[in-house]
Amino acid sequence: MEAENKVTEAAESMNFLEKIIEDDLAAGRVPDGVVVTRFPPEPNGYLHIGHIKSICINFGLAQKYRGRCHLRLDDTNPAKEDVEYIDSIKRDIKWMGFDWGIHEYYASDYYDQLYEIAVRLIKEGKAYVDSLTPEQVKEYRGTLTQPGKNSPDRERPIEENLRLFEEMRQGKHPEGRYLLRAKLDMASPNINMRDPALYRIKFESHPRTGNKWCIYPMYDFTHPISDAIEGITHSICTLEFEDHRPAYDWATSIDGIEHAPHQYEFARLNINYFVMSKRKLLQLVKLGLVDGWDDPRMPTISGIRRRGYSPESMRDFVKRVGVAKVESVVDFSLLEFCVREDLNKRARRVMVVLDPIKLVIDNYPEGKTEMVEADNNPEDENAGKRLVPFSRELYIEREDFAVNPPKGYHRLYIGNEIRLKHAYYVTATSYETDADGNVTLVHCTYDPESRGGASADGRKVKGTSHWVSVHDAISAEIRQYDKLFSAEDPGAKTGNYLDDLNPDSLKVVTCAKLESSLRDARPGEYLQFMRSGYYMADSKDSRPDHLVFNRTVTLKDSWEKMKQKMGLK
RNA sequence: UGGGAUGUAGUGUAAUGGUAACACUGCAGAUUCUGGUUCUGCCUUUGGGGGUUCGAAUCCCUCCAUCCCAGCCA
Repeated sequence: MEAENKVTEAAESMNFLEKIIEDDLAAGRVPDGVVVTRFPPEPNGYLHIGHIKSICINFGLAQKYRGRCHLRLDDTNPAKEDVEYIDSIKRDIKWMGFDWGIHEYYASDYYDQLYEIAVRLIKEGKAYVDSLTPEQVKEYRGTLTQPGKNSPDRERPIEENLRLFEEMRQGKHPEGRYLLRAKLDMASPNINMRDPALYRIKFESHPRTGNKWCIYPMYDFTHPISDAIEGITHSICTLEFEDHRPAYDWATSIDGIEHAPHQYEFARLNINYFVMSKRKLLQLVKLGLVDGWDDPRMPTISGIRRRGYSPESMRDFVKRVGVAKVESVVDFSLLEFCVREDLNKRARRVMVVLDPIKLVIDNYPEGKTEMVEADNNPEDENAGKRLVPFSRELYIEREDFAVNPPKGYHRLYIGNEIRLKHAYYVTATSYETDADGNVTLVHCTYDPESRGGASADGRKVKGTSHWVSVHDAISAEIRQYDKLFSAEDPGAKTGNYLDDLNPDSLKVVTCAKLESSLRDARPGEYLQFMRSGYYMADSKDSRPDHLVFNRTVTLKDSWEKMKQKMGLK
């Protein structure tokens, strides 16, 4: 009940985009009252957590106002784009739980219309074919502080422009020879308005249009017109496009374009200890520093999925981050909080001993195995129970026994009684060590009256350990991931983000002992290894005969601090 | 040094002229068959300076800081 109230309260607080939409709706500025947004990725790479924010905003807004959100692949640069990316983008959006229905569009769908509009602009004297070289174009553009100057071709006769543009389309001119430009204002303080390029020549085969075109429209021309064609009401993008808004408004006000959508900008998502730029992510992959785009340490959606983050937790994260225009850096701990909060409710609890030592119960019958009942999830009464084999010889966590227990240590030590989770109370009696003095085995006795983990006389113990029966244990490879970078802002100090790579971002545990129910673990199932963290079987490498688990996130760990206080570390 | 934007606890986000708040983090404590969860409490905030006003995070002026823009990328 209380949780519901909180949600309601949070929903009452609107972000600036919601305010704009509600104002527009109230003022009747939205045709038929149907809000139409779009998510427009360029298919030139894998989607990452930054895109998750955009996906949630665009699809979320459409959902909230009962409108629709289009998926539009912004495929106007065939040199950089690939179908491989289109497939991954669609898969990732679906995984996030959003659906564009029939509204799957491509900027390339509009090439014919775009071409016609360009021709019309030429006819109206509003666009011209420029023969300046790329270097000259740059030179003529001026600088941030100095105005540009007009190209000598700016006053080229309309007929000649028409002929040249047609020849460009027919492939009669090499790349870079000509450029179709809008005739705006070379002296504009906004560089984007200094006669922006509309079309460039590119002899590049397109994934969808093949070799039909050898001229391709530029973003500033394509995007606003695509929005207009699709009837987008609110075109939402990131802050760096603010300077392009005048160009956007120019394009949507071209004669003959009926519908004039508006562009709004929000701050992109930044998270400390992460790099988000496609260039850097690509470099990490190419240098082999990670195991591909879907490495569980990568901030890509495919990496996040493989690591075991849930889409629900990602949506919650975006909601908590909020939407604003301030450039900000969200704390990684918020992400982890959201993941833990969601997984706590749904992850099946299992017992896994990561760093085992043997525990022998001297007064427990040899050769006997009994099944103890264990909750699958104490947070979910519908999760049911399972039976776990218990016997005389068990594995427990090395950390759960101390020869010289410091004050505050309430795990196993000689003379101390603890509970074996779901099973019995045991009291340590002696231990054995190897030549180096490392504990190899602990002897204990158990209280047969404490079956199920509670004693008949009601006495309490302070510690509870998880365990795995030696005879029934299975093995697996466990990959414990940590931050990929050890600096909040990778590269801030040295200028090279690779200098801040965390050398310990992956630790592989091979000696772990797992309860036998994990034999059937499959990718997609959320697991909690009790007292350790959340884990998921690896979708790439885990096989029935060689199980591999990825650590999604550790449990919140106050034990680490405790250890420091006690001088154990 | 042109243009565009943005400054609210450590972090993120609310409050649009009327008692500055929520979440995360951190720190205490309680509960607990996970040193998890849950619960309670605490810490810390309007970039600076002026002005308008009974009253300013909010309006005005000014200064400062930060981010974005000079692709035939998106």
